[in-house]
Amino acid sequence: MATGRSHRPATRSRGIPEATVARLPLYLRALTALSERSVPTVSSEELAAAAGVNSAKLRKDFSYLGSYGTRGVGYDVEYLVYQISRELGLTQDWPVVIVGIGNLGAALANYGGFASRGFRVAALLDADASLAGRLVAGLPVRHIDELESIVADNQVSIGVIATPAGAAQEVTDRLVGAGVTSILNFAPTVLSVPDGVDVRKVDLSIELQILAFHEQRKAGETEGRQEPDGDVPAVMPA
Amino acid sequence: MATGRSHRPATRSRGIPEATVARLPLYLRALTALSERSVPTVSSEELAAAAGVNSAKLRKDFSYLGSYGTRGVGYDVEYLVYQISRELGLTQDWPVVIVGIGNLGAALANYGGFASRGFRVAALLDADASLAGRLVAGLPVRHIDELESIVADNQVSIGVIATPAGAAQEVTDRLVGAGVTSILNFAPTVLSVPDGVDVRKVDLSIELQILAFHEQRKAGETEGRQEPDGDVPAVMPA
DNA sequence: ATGTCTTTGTGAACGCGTGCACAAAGATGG
DNA sequence: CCATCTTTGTGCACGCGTTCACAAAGACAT
Ligand SMILES: NC(=O)c1ccc[n+]([C@@H]2O[C@H](COP(=O)([O-])OP(=O)(O)OC[C@H]3O[C@@H](n4cnc5c(N)ncnc54)[C@H](O)[C@@H]3O)[C@@H](O)[C@H]2O)c1
Ligand SMILES: NC(=O)c1ccc[n+]([C@@H]2O[C@H](COP(=O)([O-])OP(=O)(O)OC[C@H]3O[C@@H](n4cnc5c(N)ncnc54)[C@H](O)[C@@H]3O)[C@@H](O)[C@H]2O)c1
Repeated sequence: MATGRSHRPATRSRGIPEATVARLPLYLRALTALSERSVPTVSSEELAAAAGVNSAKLRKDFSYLGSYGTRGVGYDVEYLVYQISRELGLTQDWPVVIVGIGNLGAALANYGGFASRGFRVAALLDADASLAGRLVAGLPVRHIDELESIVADNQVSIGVIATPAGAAQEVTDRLVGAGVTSILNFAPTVLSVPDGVDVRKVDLSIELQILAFHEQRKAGETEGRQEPDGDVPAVMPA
Repeated sequence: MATGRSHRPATRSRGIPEATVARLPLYLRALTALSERSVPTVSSEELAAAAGVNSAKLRKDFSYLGSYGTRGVGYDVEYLVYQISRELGLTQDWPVVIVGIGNLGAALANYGGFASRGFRVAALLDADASLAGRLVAGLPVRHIDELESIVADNQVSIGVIATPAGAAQEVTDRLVGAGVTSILNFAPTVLSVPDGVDVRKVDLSIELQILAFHEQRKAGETEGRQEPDGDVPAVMPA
């Protein structure tokens, strides 16, 4: 079992780097897979390979959580799953509302990855009255006018926006007004929110454009470079 | 200084920083909106506000592309749209295949943001034979066995994966084998690919977990006390 | 116990990204 | 042509994130 040695890192508990936070879910996924195969312990090298990161980086990431490894052995899988889950706040229930039940919103509602962690879809909302009452993924679509009461009644703090871009800011304002403090935005718009509200965006179009950039560079390198120059900076009139 | 000839010029020659590349699509979107309103020029301050970034950062980003601004005036909107489009490779056509036409794949196929830039859906592929021939977003779903010939015939270099996690690596291997060199992965798995192949991932579950982390921190702070430096309002695993 | 072997935890160096602050470029007006 | 005003382009400093490399912690065998 876990060594259970209460060796606190004293003056550090807070201030986990953002980059580390973004990788914790990755480690958690790999660890969950190991757990399901009843693997008792794992080394930083093995786990890093499974998560697709550098092993030193992984060890440093874990060091921010405390010293949960055993030298010469590795990390206790179950214990680490618990520690990371707790750190990410997945040991509690997070009600979520999805706004905009079109193509994407419906797909999100059907996504199993929601419930697998502590996330629970509290409601599906749409402005289209003709959708109201219709079942999507077993849940009835409710009208957007119910937003405020639903958020309040369910203590929803996370909202997912899957409306057209033009409606995203308005929906955001209503969500924030109702008490939501974290937003995941799929609409291609820059949202403005007050301090204290977190926004993360998922933008397919941007991802594709980044891929295209690198793709173009690859193509340019393989064929004879037709670029007019190498690395000379522009014009420097003296 | 140093001799400057080290064996590590990887991404330096033409050297637009990766962080800059990731923001160019954002600028492009804001500029396109201005262009549609027939705005002739824009200052770095205005454009930065529209894109939600710092104006100095924006100017530095543009400086990597060359000097396209006019001091005292700003940037010519149309010209900048063209320059960024060219830099991102959007002046050419990028055929894309989507693999896995389930809930998410169908939503992606219906997404208008594809065609709006240079991206064209060359084919929709799925392993489910009963889907073959069915029209999704006006395109017939083709069987996964046609992958290799479709990729070759259409010179597809970008693939989008929307299959279950278990099938993602196998699909990746086939895509890469057929000649695809850029992959956008929606399945929650770490993909391994040979050098020269770019992979970007979109992972809803990870985004939610990151939001949950910050959400938990906010909740802990408001209950406990405003903390000037480091120590924690102990989170007890009860 | 002692020695050997494995693997963690982290100090330190380095590179990248960010934002300030300002000189210079150029427009505009007299 | 000169003065003034606006806005760009960038040098610089700073902080964050990554990676290397290794001392030390602990398991395990003898
Ligand atoms: N489909 C994709 O794969 C995809 C990918 C990336 C981004 N997006 C973005 O996600 C968003 C949704 O895409 P989609 O394909 O599902 O569009 P969609 O048109 O199918 O669905 C949009 C839904 O939002 C609802 N809606 C409109 N205004 C609303 C409002 N004010 N309040 C509540 N609901 C409102 C509509 O009734 C509709 O049901 C768009 O912004 C799109 O650009 C979609
Ligand atoms: N639905 C979402 O909002 C969402 C969000 C995030 C991530 N994801 C991920 O995206 C993927 C797809 O999600 P979904 O909800 O559309 O699932 P889905 O089950 O509705 O669709 C999966 C499709 O992939 C096809 N498929 C299975 N194996 C295949 C193979 N070897 N080759 C080609 N096609 C194959 C299936 O026939 C099916 O049509 C999953 O990995 C899911 O975890 C989905």
